[in-house]
Amino acid sequence: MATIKDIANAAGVSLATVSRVINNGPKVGEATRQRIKKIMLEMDYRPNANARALVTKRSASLGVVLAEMLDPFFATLAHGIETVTQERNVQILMSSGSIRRETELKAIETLLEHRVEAMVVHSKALDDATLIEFAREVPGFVLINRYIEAIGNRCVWLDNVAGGRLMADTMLRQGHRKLAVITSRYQIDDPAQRLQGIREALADAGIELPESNIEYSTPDHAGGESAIHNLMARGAEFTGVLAYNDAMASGAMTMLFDHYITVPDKVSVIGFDDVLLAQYCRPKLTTLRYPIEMMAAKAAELALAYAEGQQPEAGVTFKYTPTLVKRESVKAV
Amino acid sequence: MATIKDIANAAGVSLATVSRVINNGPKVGEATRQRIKKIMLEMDYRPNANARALVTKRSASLGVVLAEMLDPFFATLAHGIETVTQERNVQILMSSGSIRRETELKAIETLLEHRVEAMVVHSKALDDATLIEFAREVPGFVLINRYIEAIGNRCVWLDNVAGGRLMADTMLRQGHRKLAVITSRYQIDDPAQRLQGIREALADAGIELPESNIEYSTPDHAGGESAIHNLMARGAEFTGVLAYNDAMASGAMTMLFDHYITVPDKVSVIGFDDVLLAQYCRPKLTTLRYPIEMMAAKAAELALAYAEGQQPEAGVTFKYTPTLVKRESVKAV
DNA sequence: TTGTAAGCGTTATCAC
DNA sequence: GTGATAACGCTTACAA
Repeated sequence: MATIKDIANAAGVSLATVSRVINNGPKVGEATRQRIKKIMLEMDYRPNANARALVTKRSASLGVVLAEMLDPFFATLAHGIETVTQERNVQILMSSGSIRRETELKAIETLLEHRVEAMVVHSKALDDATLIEFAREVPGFVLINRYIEAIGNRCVWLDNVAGGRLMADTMLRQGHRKLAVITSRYQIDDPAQRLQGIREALADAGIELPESNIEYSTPDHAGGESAIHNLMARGAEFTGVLAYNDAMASGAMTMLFDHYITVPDKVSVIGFDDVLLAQYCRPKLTTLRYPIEMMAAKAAELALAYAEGQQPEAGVTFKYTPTLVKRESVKAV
Repeated sequence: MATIKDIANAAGVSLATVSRVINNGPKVGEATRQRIKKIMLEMDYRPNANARALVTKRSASLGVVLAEMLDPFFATLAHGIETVTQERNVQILMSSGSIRRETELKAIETLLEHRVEAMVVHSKALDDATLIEFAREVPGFVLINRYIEAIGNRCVWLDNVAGGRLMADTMLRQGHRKLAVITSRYQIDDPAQRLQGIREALADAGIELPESNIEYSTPDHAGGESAIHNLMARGAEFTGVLAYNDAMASGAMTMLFDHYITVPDKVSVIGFDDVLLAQYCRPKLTTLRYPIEMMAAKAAELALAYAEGQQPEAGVTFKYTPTLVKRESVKAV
């Protein structure tokens, strides 16, 4: 592949001049500029980004660490990030952490070896201390979907507790008193926080949530099915189901349907996330909207801004709140 | 950030020795090796991938150009690629072409500037000639979901014509004679090829497919709804619907449901892709499985192998064939 | 087993 | 306006 030197030789000028043309630098005669440009095109020259990064110490690239590629969220999150990188001509280096501590660590390290300027990390497996350490070391380090107080100004996150409250309040407002919760069995923050929010709202209303009305399962369709199955097997009573996410909610509806329990007439169901599925399933799912694309774009902007030297304000954080999307799966009792 | 020189100084050895340790090179005393490793850890040294790529002319990175990030399908594609890159310690640089010629071109060019060794491209907007040119220039250039004869050994693709035939045959075998097709309005290969396959199978069976029983719409849920809506508005008669993808099929079922036409009792519906949605919707969707994850992994392997110097065999190509997944949405008439 | 030094493709600081 | 030339951080013959 042609180098800047080849171009210089072909044009009978020095490296410096070619470099100036490449970077639209000043002080180049219009004639030479055009001539060099033509030659670059002919030899289809492409500047070597590695060489450039080496000397400038800037790479015009953003590292992204996804918790899990298969997550339905992946596409939306990635798209949110890309809206901002594309307009700034920033390249995305992407890895998935596969929700394993070691892999996540490896992903971040590799990105750092590539000297990405900024980094958006969706970490589910790394502990706070490690993340704080990275944040201190890398100016453009931003976390998404996670809040760590010590580095709150590097966090773009969803208020899951408020989300939990909102789910519960929605049911309460429709007169439901006997609720069941089907949530993720994985020991990560989100499910715990949502459950906490639910408990708070119910406590405020003086309503009890028996432990036996909570089922922990895999956070997908099958998990929703088995959760309802188990709940019914043990004779739990409920008129409303609060699901950890839309997939579980949809699984729950499937299983209820199989037991001839119609939604929302006999039982109401509320989901979380508002992924496409929520609009497709029958009845259409009432759920909470998780503005992930907006949040991802925000995270990318933030990461890039910090990388460019903008100082994170102290005491600030980027908290988003889920909102209710009313569809058909919740009905007054 | 510490450089190799800093480490050498701290250890009182030369750059070369440190480099040997980094690369697990031979001929380094065990004592020095351990000492240097310890120092690297202490100074948390990270080799600069750019510098290394510059001198070795190899980057241990794979470029991926997605046609469109938002498609749920592409999470699976990305995951397939990652299964192979992760085990080989290869970094993924990802871009989306947004189905625009200019953007796709830009994405490929940028990846080339980063000197990725290999490249998996899902191009929907670029013409054959351009793609052939890139393939000639870049050894590790592989296309996914597209077949170009001149570079067949660089193509990992699905036999859409066979897919179309299979859809039609499935309906025919169940006794359906009046079929409707709802397909994508975008002028890309896939829908055209599937339609061709459908037409071939019907022609073989001596069955007619009136133009008025074909609807072109957006390839998503809403498109499926409106397609059925239009079909019914113009009084088209059919007992079976062949959809371009699962999203459209699901939209079709929704709209049929709204018209009190039960699936599959009154009308059968078959989809394409077998995304998660197909298992979630009611009735569960009978569809064709698109082995995208396997194909993506294959494409990545191929790209990496070619990049390492393996010679593409002439006359070979990597064609995959969709298979039928029977669920509940197709019934004998 | 270790060190020296050339060079990878750029940019940037000087001179001219 | 243009041209030398010294970095940038690393690998790799070739010496020692």
